[in-house]
Amino acid sequence: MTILPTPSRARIKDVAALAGVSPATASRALSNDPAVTEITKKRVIDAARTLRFRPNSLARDLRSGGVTTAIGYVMQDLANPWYAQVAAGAEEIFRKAGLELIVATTEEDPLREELVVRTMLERRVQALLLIPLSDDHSYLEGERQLGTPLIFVDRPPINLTADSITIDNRGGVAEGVDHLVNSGHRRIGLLSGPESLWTTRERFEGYKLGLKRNDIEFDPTLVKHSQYTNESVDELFSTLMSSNNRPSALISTNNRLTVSLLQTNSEMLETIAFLGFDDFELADLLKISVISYDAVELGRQAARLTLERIQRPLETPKQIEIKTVLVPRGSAERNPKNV
Amino acid sequence: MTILPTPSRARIKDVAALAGVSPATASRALSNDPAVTEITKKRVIDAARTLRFRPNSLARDLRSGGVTTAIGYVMQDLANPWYAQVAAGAEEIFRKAGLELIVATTEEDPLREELVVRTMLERRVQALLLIPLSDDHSYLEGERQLGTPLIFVDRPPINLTADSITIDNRGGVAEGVDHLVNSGHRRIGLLSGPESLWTTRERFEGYKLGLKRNDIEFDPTLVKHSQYTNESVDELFSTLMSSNNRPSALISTNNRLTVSLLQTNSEMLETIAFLGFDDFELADLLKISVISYDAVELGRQAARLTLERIQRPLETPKQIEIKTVLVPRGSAERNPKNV
DNA sequence: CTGTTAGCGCTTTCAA
DNA sequence: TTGAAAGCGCTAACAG
Repeated sequence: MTILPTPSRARIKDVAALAGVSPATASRALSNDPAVTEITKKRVIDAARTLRFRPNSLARDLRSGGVTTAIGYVMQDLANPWYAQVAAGAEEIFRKAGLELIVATTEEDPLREELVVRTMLERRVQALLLIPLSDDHSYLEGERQLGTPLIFVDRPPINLTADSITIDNRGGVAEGVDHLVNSGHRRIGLLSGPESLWTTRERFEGYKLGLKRNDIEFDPTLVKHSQYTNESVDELFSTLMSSNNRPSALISTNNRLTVSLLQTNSEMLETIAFLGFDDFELADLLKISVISYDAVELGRQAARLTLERIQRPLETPKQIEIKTVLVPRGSAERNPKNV
Repeated sequence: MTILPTPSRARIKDVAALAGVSPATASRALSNDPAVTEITKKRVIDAARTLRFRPNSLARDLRSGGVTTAIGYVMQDLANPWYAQVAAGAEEIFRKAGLELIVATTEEDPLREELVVRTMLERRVQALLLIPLSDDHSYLEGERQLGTPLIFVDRPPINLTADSITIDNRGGVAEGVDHLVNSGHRRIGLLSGPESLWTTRERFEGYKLGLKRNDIEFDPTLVKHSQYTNESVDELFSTLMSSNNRPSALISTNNRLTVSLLQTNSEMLETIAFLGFDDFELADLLKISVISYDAVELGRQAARLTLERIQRPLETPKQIEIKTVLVPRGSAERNPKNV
């Protein structure tokens, strides 16, 4: 009976020994250094294959300046298709640049953000993409000074100067109001997400802006803020629709609200003109008009901005704003009821 | 005019120097070693804060055995909600265990799989989750022998012994056939994904199994294989529906096909009984009956299996199979037309 | 073209 | 309770 040796990972000096060269030469051969003879190169590569050598990138990155090929991506929830699409777009660009994505979620908890970010920085990610949740990013000031590229996606940083890429929330909703007014609506309701979110507040501003430029007086009873549970959406919508002040058109400020509404109140939704912010799968089939932009493309652009900042760390941070597109599909093109 | 010093990252010896102790003591203090006085501990922690010290986990992990707290997760496409949900479930469990997720996509290219996996292994991930695409995993044999936990999700490994967690594809579809037969259907069509996919083949087997146990003869003209583009789905469906051999019921073997069908042929779809494999958002609203399972839960279970294997690396790999549930919502409960 | 030496930043003996 | 010294695996600087 033979005793099986516990298999263990080959190191570069094992490869070097088998090939009969020094570790330095082995290292050079494996990184395809032109200063190595083809013949020794082959010997080393064969030895590496025989020993199933896998270079240890921890050691490599530590030795060569401590910068890795990983990019940190911090967001709230991967199960939400929107976040996943942004991640997919970013991953696509980074992959082509030879960079990998480390993802972490904050689980909708602002306090977790700093924790998660810290872990990524300890891993020495080359850059950090952040869909921020916390309302104070001054904890990143030191990192900014060190030159780590910090890119804020969908929402801008607070108490920090950094690159950001956001949507034209105000313009999008204001345009939505215009669109509804063009169909004859004057009583336009707003079903809105939690006011703690920057995007929600911006979209609210866009709503008021739209009303104003169409000479419609702002009526607070037409605005409802939700906390994102199906129940609360249902309730808010019902209240809105049963009031004697019933709107003839409604804007919902994000796709989670829209989907919730569809799931709980799809029939009543057909009795008013409806416009949603954010596109979603099957919205076309359901003929839901939306204020739209491409989430995957947002991710790609965020990644491109990141690559740019990696190349030129000292340049002034950029603020990119993406325009929205109004996609009419029927739901927002209904005329007001004769009431 | 003062010259600003180029800011640079503090190392543990800087912290030690400021606190007036040795690097070893600083290290111990920061890892909360009970053998360090409270007073020196405080001095070190203060110094670390002052210098904004962030430990370098590359160095740490290298020194302490070369194992990181990262888990590799390789899949095809994050923009596909299904993959994202599985990732979300896995991330949730890993996060709670203090592990991070490194994600990479193979972009539907089997050859990229090995490349991407290699990168992760060089990063010394603690375990590897794989939604495999390639048809040969023998390249992982060496890694298996080294004891790296390898977990295959949704599809089993080929030419390799490893843990896997899959769906009961055969049972699910066979049960679907039973369900349709119970409503009186005998001519049941199958719209299927590419046969190169293991899940597609299994679901096809389940279809044949279902027919057989209901004494229905298999008719190959009722089966169409798609390559996943909207056009091909449209065409295949039209061919099927216009033949003089038109089925009275149809099963689609995955949610991408189902969504495609809905987008291109939703009206005609209402003229037959329809059952889809995989659930999807708004399927309830659209009253689409499905053979379902929880993708997020699949991810969670995969992660739990991973944690188990990390703890007991030498145990025999497990094969977990998740049962499906048939969710009737209307579309599959239509009776056959009188033709 | 190749080898020797040193050291990335950290933790872990071992000794005091 | 703390410090000195060694070394994780790799690569870069410097010789030769």
